[in-house]
Amino acid sequence: MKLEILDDFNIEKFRHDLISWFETEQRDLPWRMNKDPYRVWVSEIMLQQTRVEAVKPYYANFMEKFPTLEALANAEDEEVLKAWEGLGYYSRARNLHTAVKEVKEQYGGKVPSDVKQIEKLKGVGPYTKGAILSIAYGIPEPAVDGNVMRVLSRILSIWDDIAKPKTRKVFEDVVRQIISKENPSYFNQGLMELGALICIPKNPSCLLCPVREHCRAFAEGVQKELPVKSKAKAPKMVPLVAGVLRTEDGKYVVNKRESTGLLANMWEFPNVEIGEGIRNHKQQFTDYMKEKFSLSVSIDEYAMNVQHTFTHRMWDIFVFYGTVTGTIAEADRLKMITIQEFEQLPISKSHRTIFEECVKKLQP
DNA sequence: GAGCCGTGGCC
DNA sequence: TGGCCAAGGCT
Repeated sequence: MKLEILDDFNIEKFRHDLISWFETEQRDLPWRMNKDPYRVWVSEIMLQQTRVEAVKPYYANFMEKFPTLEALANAEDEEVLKAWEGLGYYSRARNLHTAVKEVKEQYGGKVPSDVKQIEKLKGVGPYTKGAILSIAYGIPEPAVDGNVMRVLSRILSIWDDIAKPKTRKVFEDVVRQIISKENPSYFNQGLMELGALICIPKNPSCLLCPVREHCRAFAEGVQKELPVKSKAKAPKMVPLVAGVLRTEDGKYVVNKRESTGLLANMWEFPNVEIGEGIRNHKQQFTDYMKEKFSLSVSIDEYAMNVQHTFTHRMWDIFVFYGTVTGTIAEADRLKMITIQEFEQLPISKSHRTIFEECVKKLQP
């Protein structure tokens, strides 16, 4: 079932040109030190939707703390989340931890090289599956990410909208036809490296491109029109009111978020979404603390406003200083702790901002 | 399929 | 400055 789109495409020479270029020009990255499947796995999870430069320090720290699959499997959840703090998409950390424990128990600690087994692991989707299999085990599976779709859409002049999920299958079909069976690792990595260094989203460096002679978009001068990618929806504004609450003995009230959803299991200052049409933020906050935690809160003063934009949501947080007088009922997710203890917990970016401002102000 | 899920850097 | 972008996966 040869694809029509590959008519007149010199597959053999394309493979050769791509792999030769990758052999000489690839970056020296920490996760390319060897082909240890565990190290490859961790790097692929961290690199999801995340830049190489952002990953580097986290990867080094993570490998120091959890050098082996066994070490990660034996770690505490909160320790793993703390190592992920600031990297974003925190379900990646939870899923990786879950999957590693499963590999330890089900597969004797060896990352499976079987397609059916590896794709069942939490957090391992079509891309990561192909990346691990090809890079760690030399198995010719497609690893189609954003880079690969951009590069191949230009080279083969494919005008499908890459923002649509089903478009990935189009590219997987293409890769199955053209991937090198001799060196699938360098073929897949070569496509991604090309996308990162040469065939970049804006103003691609076509004159430096090792596979320029194969590129249909370059031949027709339309490389800047590809790939086609429809725009994402604008983030929705979500106003919140939060309290930095001190106890009589100088501790602070902190809350652990729910175990699923946004910033799952991360710690923050207690806060509540401001209801539609409600004007008295302070009142709503004290009511919330009373109803949900049976805590009597008195607000001292307005502290600051913090904005934070996620992919699909924008927080607008009104922060107040206050004090609590009651005692906390036995609730896992609410604690009174010192500044030093809070520092040790996984905290999201926006609440770390609040935290650091408050330390400046309250602990001179 | 569409919506949800973070953060930092670039121009 | 703000929109866009980055080695996706889950529900």
